[in-house]
Amino acid sequence: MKIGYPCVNETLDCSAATTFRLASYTDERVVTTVTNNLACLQRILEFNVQHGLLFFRIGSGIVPFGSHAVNTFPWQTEFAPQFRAIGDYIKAEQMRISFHPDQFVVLNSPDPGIVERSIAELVYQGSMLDLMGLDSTAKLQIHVGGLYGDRDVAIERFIATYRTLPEAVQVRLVIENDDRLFSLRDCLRVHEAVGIPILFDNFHHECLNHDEPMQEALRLAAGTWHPTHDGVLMMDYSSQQLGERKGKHTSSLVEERFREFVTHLNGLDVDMMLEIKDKEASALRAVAILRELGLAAPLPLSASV
DNA sequence: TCGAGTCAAGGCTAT
DNA sequence: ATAGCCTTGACTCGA
Repeated sequence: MKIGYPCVNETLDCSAATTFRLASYTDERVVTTVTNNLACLQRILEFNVQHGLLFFRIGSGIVPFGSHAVNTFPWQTEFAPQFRAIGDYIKAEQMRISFHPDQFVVLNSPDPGIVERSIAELVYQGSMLDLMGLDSTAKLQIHVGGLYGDRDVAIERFIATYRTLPEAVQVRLVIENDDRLFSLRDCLRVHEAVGIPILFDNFHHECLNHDEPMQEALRLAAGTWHPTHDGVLMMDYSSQQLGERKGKHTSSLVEERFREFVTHLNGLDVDMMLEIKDKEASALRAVAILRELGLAAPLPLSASV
């Protein structure tokens, strides 16, 4: 089991998400920004290895305007060596990597322009995985999209669009059950049509479900991942912040809830992304708990905790 | 130097 | 019809 956290490291004094405004776009700023972001990404990955965190979600903004028409700079070739070096490090340390394109990526939109921009963003993020030399067990995770008043039509439109995607995107794309619109059961319908794996979010499942017990939901989601092509089930873990709106993530790991959740795994191997506000701090607590339970590998000898 | 407003992109829900 | 929310950091400008 690999444990991770998304995008941002709060311990280090660098950011892999520096950017700038569209209005101030220049090729030179792309160069300086990507250089800075990749250098910071490498530092974050090294921090993670030293602390036994072998799953990481890379932020969408490594290359500013990476899928926008304004950016015609050939960053794919100019930064090929840097991407390759990071990919080599990831493979050497056997880390798992994901991207989570944000809410603007909507493959089932009825607006062709939105679909076109969404595909461009997936191609951009997938091409970073290609440049790193990572295989199809590194994933791009998105939601099914909008309802537009008709669930069946919305799902059919997702399926139709999925079939038109470039293969490099198809082999890496996974869908995540969300907390308001498309449940695990809806995602399973999409999976049955096109074979896409389902990234399981335990908290979303608590918010929106059809009475599938957690252990059963995990089993269903895990069954959508091909062991060699896709790797073990990726999941997002979070829990409800008490006293807040339903769906609000906790600010830090609630240890008792986490221990309870782990019992539902019942031996299932997963790679777990902790979607918790305090990032690596909670991820480290999770690793400690799993280690105590014998479910996570001990720290490497080189680790400095 | 610091605080406030704003930033490429979407869609749902409450009012 | 329209504002607010999701979720979030970082840029940018003006004081």
